[in-house]
Amino acid sequence: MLAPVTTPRYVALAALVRDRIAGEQLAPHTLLPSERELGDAHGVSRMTARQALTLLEREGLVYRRPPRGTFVAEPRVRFHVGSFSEEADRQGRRPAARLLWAERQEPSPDTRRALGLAEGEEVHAFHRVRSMDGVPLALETTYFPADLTPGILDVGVEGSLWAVLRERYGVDPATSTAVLESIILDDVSQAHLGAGSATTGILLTRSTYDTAGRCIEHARDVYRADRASFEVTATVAPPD
Amino acid sequence: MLAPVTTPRYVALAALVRDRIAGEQLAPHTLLPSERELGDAHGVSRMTARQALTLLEREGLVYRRPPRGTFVAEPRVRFHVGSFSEEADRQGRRPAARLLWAERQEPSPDTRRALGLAEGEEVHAFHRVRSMDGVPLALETTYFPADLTPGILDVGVEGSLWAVLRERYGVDPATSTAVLESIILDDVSQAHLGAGSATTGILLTRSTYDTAGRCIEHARDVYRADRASFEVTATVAPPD
DNA sequence: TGCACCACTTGGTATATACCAAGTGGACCA
DNA sequence: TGGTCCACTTGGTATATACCAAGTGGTGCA
Repeated sequence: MLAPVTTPRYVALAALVRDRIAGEQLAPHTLLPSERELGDAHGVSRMTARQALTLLEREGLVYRRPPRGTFVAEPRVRFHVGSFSEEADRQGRRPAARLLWAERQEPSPDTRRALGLAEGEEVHAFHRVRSMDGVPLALETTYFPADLTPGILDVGVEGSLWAVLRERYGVDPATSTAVLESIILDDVSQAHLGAGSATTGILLTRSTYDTAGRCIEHARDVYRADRASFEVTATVAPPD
Repeated sequence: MLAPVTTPRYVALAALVRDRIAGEQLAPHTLLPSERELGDAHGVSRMTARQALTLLEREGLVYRRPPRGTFVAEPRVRFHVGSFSEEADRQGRRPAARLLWAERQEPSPDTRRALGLAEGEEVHAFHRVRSMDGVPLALETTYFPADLTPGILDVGVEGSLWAVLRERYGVDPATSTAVLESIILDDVSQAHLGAGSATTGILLTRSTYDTAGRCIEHARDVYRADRASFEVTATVAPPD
């Protein structure tokens, strides 16, 4: 199920293994228990244990080397471009958001252009620290057209803003375009993300459109470069 | 298996469904047969049919909406992570390649897995510096299955290898998956790219597939982070 | 001592089965 | 006619089982 009432066992087991890797500081390339051992140890079948490891593999947290076993991967969280919360859900991880500020403001020219707003139209802006499983991963600045989102500044901002868009405003994100580039984190960003000095970041400038092609969100997300990676699947343009 | 002698049934079934979607021009959001029907129709168990659909789901070709069924996804709109040459062309810039080496070699386990090769099968590898308008931008290591590309080591490598694939070997790149991450350039890479010390790079690990879903190319491209950015367009999964 | 070989373990594939939660659509009742 | 409700179908989860290919490591032979 998409929204199971009870946590599936394989998700729970994956969380357990994930915590163990983080908690015991298992070094990259450490050999993990085999699927059979893991299943026996936690009272689930091998296929369920396998599903848990597959989840972690898709997150990039472990890798498999048949017939040797499953190993701890170099740390990095993998993202598809889109919603932070929904990406976390897909990976069975706990997304969280800490609000730094939220306000109605005059958009910058860039933001106004991205959202296709006219002169004088305002935006609702959110600035949040996003984390997964308690680890700060990204600094997110999100802009919505104010006309489209009356009252959004008063709603809870712990979770997915896309969910709010859908449920409260009937707006459906359909496509997203993003530009990824590498940057050097400034002091403030370093502090918020708990990163050391001279750490690089990945800047993801994102525009999201609804089914009618209207731009409904513009965002500037800064990820810790050492913790995030981005996966892209695309159709190749046919040759001319 | 890592390098199956026989194609797994779920891969074959996925290819069949993939071709059907492309061949019959199934419109986005068309309902596909249920997992049970698909399995029965092709003489495999539901779990195997499910595995095939999961493969297609990960490719972004289909999406699931329980309990309604599995549907054809929206096609990806644009592609900006792929062929260096073709991207340069699109931007009206002069792409160039300087060959560092090209050889037939035993693939690494990673490369073998990515290309789906059996033990003992070899690859043709190219290592090139790519530049645009005379500015070095990327270090590219590209692997092709040797069986698929006889004699490719002797062709000119100043331009697009994809063009060679199409014209000489009749192989058509259809989809591409890539993972982008941030790395620190080593000394050799810095030298080749004309970058200063402690410069960061963007590592793009890319697999390209033909229309049959066969992996025809695997590449590790290292871009100067200060010179490159990547544009991504993605279809958002419809809401639950 | 050195090497060939084989048993064992691993993840990968495949099947059969079972139950669950949740939309869908039609039957049925008011 | 209009609305309620339930059977059916769907994908999601979970188990048990079986066989395969391929590294690993130890045994045992030359």
